[in-house]
Amino acid sequence: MSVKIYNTLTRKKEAFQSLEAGHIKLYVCGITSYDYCHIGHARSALAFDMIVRYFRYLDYKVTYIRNFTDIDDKIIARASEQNTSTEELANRFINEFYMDMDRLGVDRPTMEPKATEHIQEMIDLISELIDKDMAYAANGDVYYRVGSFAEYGKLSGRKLEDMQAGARIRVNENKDDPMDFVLWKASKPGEPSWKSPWGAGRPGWHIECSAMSRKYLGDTFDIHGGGQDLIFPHHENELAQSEAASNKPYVTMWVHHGFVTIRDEKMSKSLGNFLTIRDILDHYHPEVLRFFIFSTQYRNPLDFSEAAMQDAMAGLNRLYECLAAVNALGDNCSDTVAPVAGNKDIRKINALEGKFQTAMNNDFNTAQAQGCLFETIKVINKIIRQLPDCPSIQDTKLLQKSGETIKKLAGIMGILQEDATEYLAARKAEMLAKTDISEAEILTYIEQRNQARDDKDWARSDEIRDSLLNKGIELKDGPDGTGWSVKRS
RNA sequence: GGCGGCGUAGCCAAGCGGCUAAGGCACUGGUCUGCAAAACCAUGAUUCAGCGGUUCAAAUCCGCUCGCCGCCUCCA
Repeated sequence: MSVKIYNTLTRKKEAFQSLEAGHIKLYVCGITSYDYCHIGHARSALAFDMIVRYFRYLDYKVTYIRNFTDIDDKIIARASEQNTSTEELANRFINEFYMDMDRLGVDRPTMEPKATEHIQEMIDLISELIDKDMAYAANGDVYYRVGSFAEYGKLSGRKLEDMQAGARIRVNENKDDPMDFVLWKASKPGEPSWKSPWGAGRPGWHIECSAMSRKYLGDTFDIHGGGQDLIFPHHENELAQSEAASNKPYVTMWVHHGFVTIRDEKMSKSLGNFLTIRDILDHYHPEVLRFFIFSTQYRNPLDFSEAAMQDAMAGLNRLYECLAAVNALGDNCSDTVAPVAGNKDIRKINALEGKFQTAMNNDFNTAQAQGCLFETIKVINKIIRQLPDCPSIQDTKLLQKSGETIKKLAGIMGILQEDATEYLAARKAEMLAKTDISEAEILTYIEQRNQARDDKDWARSDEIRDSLLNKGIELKDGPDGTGWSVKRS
């Protein structure tokens, strides 16, 4: 069964087939590095991290290229504000980006080319376009002649006439046509610049991706990804440049993920309503953010809120609780006791991997895939509950094996990768740190309460329990004594 | 104005023409408990924004209406 992917170019889900058998070539637009990254950037990195991991799980070789835009107007402006060079600024935020990515556990792409290290490739590509009369130089700038590419607009579904009618584009007397876009910009005094046949300048934004993808992946490659906001003009222009130069299809599948919103508005730097990755990771475990991001399919908008993060944490905890219970099974099992798991249970547990794949094959439907995980842990929990003190060897083997499968599959989304017991203990400690009470104090209260319970002084016992609850601590009386947890706020 | 997307239980979210409309969070009931909590089990949409249409059959396809969002300028 093949993977179906929604292709922005055709606006349909299509069965994916790699150009080269068993090898996928993927290019994703990375960040412009002039500031800290926000949750939207995290979603992008995570979405493609998941896609790459899933393809690798399916035994594909994946060549994954993600660029850094390290020269552009914003970088120049920001560097000048901060009295530093564009190079220093860009590299600083590339390092910050790596710190965020490492905390999120995002796998590194195969290569991460920087725009400034591929100026020659861009100049070459621009020269080819000029030779074909698809581009023209004017006063040190070079522009792409949009009108000469008959299919211009095919990715974003726009017609040239419509765009011109509603154009909000500044009039630029260097351009033959207002829709033409810049390939090379003459530099102003003091700005970083590179030598070119058209004078000192720097590349336009769109040309970098065309040049770098061609260098590392060839004229035609399998998948090009990015955020939905890049469809127009960035990807439309890239496509126009590349296809005009090569006369070949640029990309088979265009994959665009949805935005992270906050109160249903797009999170963006220009709106100023963004939360940085590190803001979130200071409050939540990276896997909570991953669980949250994968709780909806990558193309849908995802609304960020504290409540949603709390929900995600609760859901992830439930999965970890199950794995912790499986870990706790131990090896003292018997081969004489009848197993608890029935055929139906075994069938359900064994169906997990197939169902998970079906979900993922459907345009990487991680929401559905998470559902498969929960369905399975429901069966596991049921079995564990029925287990005798000395469970049968069949049951323990079944549970341990399914625990391994769950971890393997969840790993595609980058969740459930920690030791379950340690994860839960760490979350508990974090939650405790937010209360005004220490574990020692709690244990003292529990002891006092146990004394009261032994004396059947229920009033005193309940009083202690209520006072702890007021401090956010919930008690749980179990067969092995009294445990405690921090109440969800 | 042009283009695109979305509207499914209290909230989040699958479902892409036909099996009882996944799953999570919350709620409620049960098991457990001195009573609770936690955990586990169970329960919840005769219905998928509204109205029409196509079809033997529609949440799923088509049309219209209403509402929300995004792109058309840098943006993941």
